[in-house]
Amino acid sequence: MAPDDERPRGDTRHRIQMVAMELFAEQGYEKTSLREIADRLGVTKAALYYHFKTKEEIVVALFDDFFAAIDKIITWAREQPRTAETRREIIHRYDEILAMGSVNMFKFMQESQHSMRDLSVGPQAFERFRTLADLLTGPEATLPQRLRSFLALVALQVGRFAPLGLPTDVTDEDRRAAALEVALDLAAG
Amino acid sequence: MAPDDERPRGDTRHRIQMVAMELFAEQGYEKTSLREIADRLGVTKAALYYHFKTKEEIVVALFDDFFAAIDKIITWAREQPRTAETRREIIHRYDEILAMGSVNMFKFMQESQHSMRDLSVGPQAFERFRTLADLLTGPEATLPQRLRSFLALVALQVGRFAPLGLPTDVTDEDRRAAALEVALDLAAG
Amino acid sequence: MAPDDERPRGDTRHRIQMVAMELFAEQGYEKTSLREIADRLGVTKAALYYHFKTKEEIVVALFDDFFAAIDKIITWAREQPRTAETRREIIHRYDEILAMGSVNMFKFMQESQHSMRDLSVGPQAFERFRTLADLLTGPEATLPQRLRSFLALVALQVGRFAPLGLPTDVTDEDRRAAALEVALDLAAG
Amino acid sequence: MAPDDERPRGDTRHRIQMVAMELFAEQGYEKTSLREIADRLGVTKAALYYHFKTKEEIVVALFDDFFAAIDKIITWAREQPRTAETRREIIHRYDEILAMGSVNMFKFMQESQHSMRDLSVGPQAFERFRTLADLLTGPEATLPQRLRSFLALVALQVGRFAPLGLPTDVTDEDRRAAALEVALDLAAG
DNA sequence: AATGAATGAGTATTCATTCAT
DNA sequence: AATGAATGAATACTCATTCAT
Repeated sequence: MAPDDERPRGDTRHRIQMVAMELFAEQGYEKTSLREIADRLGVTKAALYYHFKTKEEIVVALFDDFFAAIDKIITWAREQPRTAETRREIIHRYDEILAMGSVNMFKFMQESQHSMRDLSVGPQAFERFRTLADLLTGPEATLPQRLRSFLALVALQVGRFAPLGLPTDVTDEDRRAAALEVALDLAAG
Repeated sequence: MAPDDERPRGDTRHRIQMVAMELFAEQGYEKTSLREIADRLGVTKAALYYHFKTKEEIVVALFDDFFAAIDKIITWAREQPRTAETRREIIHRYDEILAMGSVNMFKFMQESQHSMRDLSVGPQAFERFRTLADLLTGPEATLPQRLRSFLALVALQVGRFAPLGLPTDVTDEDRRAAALEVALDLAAG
Repeated sequence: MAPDDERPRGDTRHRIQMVAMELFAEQGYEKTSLREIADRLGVTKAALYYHFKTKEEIVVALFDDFFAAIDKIITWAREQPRTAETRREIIHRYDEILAMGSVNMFKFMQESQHSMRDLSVGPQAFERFRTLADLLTGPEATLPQRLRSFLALVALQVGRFAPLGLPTDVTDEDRRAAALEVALDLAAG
Repeated sequence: MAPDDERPRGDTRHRIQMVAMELFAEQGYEKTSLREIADRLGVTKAALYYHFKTKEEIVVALFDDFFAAIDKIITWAREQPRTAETRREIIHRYDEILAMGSVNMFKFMQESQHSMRDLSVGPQAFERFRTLADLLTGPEATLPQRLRSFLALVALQVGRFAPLGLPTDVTDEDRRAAALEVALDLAAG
């Protein structure tokens, strides 16, 4: 009755997705239990099952949004001439997706690679990466060229969440800029 | 009675490590249960506990060998002049480790990144990567240069086990050669 | 369908506590497994975990009720003058707690003394005993007097469940009466 | 070869008993594993099995010595007249057993009461207590008198290892003296 | 007199999922 | 739109015990 107490109506489904994405990125898919998601939201596990048939379905929903963003780049890129300028623009747009909320998606994908393999969305995600890398080179490109394109995408991700082997005594902004520079260079070739 | 049936005596500990490494690489650390390891070896779970105090200790033992190999490169590199030639040699030696049995270690590390974070060996492994990447550049290198060195190492790994976003219609040997070429190029800079 | 077959709804939590108390008293805390409790109740182990987070929490819940009863005596005794009459009344009230369902609690505490030490409620329980014994004497009492008070409480417990070294050829009622008599005498001094 | 390194010959069996008694008293029978005993001795578990057929047999051996001491009191007491003087002497001799190494036996018996029940020596131990308490009263004693005798023995034990509900701000010697005083008094009646 | 290697049965605990309400 | 109660299968780990050497 008290409007104070009311949760914003109808967006529980969305809130589940947000919390799940955070936790999957933080701790990995396997290690994040539905109880944890439910607890952080202040609902019961059963509530999650009202909105999603399985744990995997939460991931699927998450990827639906993410794929939409990637597919927009792909569709656009397919209509462009295969110029250096186009390549640069692909890199920039990809970097923008990373800049938006999607960092967690990349983190999730990178750190839960193994779970991805068993998830129905796994192959679709990998397929998108391949397509993007192809668009950065063209079909008759040499293998090293294609590898460079792929590494360009990796560079951007790596620049966003300072993982494993990167220096840590550096600001986020610097790291991002460096990543962009290297990525553009790799995709130029 | 038949000597065929006899298990080679005394190497159970070693066989556990081998099987564990295979399974960790195949399915990830979390998803590989001790039951699975035991079953594949034809022993009971309790036998594993005779040889290793915990699941984590199996991993630690695995990394002990692996670290030794990496450290050999590091020690050697520290005594060399920081020339382009040295950098090329580092890349080659790193590639050789990959060529030997260690592919599975890299696969394990890359695909179970999240588990690594909770394992005692995690930080030590990351530290080695950082050190190696540093040796490929030198301390006064710019950030992009350092990122390139890091990507050189990534390239080699990626070339070994055709993951996610790489073309699959290509022989292992070709992919390896391409990886080496790109890595050498990235480390040259 | 037959209402006979229906388990009384909603009191599973309480039934778990009852069965657990029985078994803890019968066989000790360590030796009673959750499987046993679950089996005797006709539910699965996981059901216990729905109601209690850990095995220890079952014990804690058990002691909550028990402590409440003891604390009632303590609170009351603190408001009374330190007369022989008060002491007698304390003994009687303590004996009444034993008469009610709590015999099993005492049995549990006495026979699983070692487990108690590792349980979070252990110290709280011992503290209550000390407090009660103190109330039976007063702070300036001599050490022997305090020991007598403590033995008075022990006598009551011992009278209830004919342990170790007490004659067995005697009715429960007789043993209880004797225990009360000795306790009153010990607390008189 | 180096005599420094040699363990005292032939007394391993005895050393096992000592270590076991310590640990049983400290942590209880169930909670003390054979691994722990072996570790503390610097031998393997299998070595224990060379000297004792089962875990229980270690306990049995422990009680053999202990029973001998108690039985000596019993035999002596049976030949004495049932006077107050004899009763006092029984208490004193019992207290002496406690003073010697046997404190741990009592601790073990008191804190692992439940395990005792399942051990073959359990009933024999309880029987001895009963006999001793009887000798402190005589067969035609009233029930309260017998209970007092029993509590006399309890008092002595309680005085030795300050358990549960006894004040802790007191020296061991004081507590022992008080226990003896109370015990003598209880056995006098 | 003792070890090294192994087992079988057990323990507490966790998880994704179900379903009547 | 959600809860309360429960399940079945799994997991890492421990323990007393055995036996060939």
